[in-house]
Amino acid sequence: MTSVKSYGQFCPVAMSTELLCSRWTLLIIRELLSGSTSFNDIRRGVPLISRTLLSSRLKELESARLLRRVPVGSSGRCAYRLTAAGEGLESVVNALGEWGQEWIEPELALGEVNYGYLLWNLRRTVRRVSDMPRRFVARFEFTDAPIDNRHHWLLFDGEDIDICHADPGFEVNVWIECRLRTMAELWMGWISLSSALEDGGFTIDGPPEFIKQPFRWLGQSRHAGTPKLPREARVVMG
Amino acid sequence: MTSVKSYGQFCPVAMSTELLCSRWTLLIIRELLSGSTSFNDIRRGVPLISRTLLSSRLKELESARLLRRVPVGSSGRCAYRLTAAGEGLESVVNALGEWGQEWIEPELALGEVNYGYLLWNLRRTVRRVSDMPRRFVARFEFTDAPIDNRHHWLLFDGEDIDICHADPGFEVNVWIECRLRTMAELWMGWISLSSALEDGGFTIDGPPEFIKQPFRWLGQSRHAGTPKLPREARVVMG
DNA sequence: CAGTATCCGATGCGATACTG
DNA sequence: CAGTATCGCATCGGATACTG
Repeated sequence: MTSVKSYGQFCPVAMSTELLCSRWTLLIIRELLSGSTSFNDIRRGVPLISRTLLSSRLKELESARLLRRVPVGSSGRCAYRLTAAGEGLESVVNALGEWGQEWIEPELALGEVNYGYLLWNLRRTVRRVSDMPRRFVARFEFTDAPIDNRHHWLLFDGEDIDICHADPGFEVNVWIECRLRTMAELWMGWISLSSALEDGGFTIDGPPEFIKQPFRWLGQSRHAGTPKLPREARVVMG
Repeated sequence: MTSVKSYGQFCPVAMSTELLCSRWTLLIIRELLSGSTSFNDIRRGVPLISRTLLSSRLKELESARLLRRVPVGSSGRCAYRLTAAGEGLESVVNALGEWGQEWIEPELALGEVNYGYLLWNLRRTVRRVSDMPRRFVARFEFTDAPIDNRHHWLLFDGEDIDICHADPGFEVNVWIECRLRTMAELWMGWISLSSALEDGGFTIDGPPEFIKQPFRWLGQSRHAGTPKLPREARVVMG
């Protein structure tokens, strides 16, 4: 908790926020809800948290009984799994996500998109589609990423789907080139594909069955279907 | 915010928590959602916040456009009213409340019930019922409250309903005597009236039409209908 | 890889005093 | 009543180094 002193209220909203509303806590729970179980997978979804703090938050959540540590293998590895109470937080996380999608002006967040975090999100929604060859490679060029991290590859190989930060060496099926923020805006449903193509600096090349409706295999955020409300009504951050 | 650095994520959950999950913020919003508009009414619902911090939180919420300050009268008074975006947070506050009601072990919070806060909550749900005389007085004796604050009166007088901390002098219709935590547990729906009467040290006296089903005029928390889950599955605070 | 220990600077926040 | 200004310290959390 932010402070050692409690809110002193028996109201369930007060008790819930006292447990949940410390920095990073709900993002860690979001990661666990979306299926991550290892320390480093959680970090991929919450890249700016320090290891020290993640470790401490996980301990807090364990002692509150929101998650339990399950030993895996014999090497001290363990998996973090939500308890039933933790799973119950899906409604809270969904409500926060829906509200944010509708009301928050995202301009600030779009100014500093982290490529690792963007790709980790893409990885979560990409899916094999029926007319895809056994091996399928999409190559991303993020024109505004740090010079050594502009190119990334999404590799479908049989059952496996991997994000590669170095050229896997296979023939490329689809080329995508855009700014980090444009890819984020598309994935979040904040701009349409047609507007990105027209004036968003977004280019996509490859066979028509994969570039006409790229979201078919790329997927989108679970909130992409919820439209943002008009700019003048939005909440601003910072 | 707890820290000056942002989460660096375009995820709506991350943006929402960044705006909302600082200490007290969601409780202030809960108060505004439940109808308080003045500085001191908000404080009655959030009694442990300092004036300094409440003032600063209100400014943050205003600059984020979650609320606006509306001048009232000519004396510099103003009312705090949620914007449409702020009203939209009802779903978030409800989700937090429902989850807390189901999953949190409230024992810790029941150890330190604040009488002012308890009565402020009661005041919000009491209602005149049809067979009530024009003037109706209920007297509360909280056996474990600080010695000078044991007795309180709930006064229905025509259209007005007031909580009095000093004897208003009228004839009393209903007498209630119990511990602060018992009143809180009843109002929250955590114990039943019959168990409170049997072994909760709760006594109520007066005409049968007002003491058989006291919640008819006392009301209960909006979450009282949601049952708590079994103790062994609950989340613990502190 | 999967964390833990320690240090220390930043800041959040309560207390107190003051104002219109 | 309805706040604001200032001060000081507790604690939060990031950086760094270390361990099995």
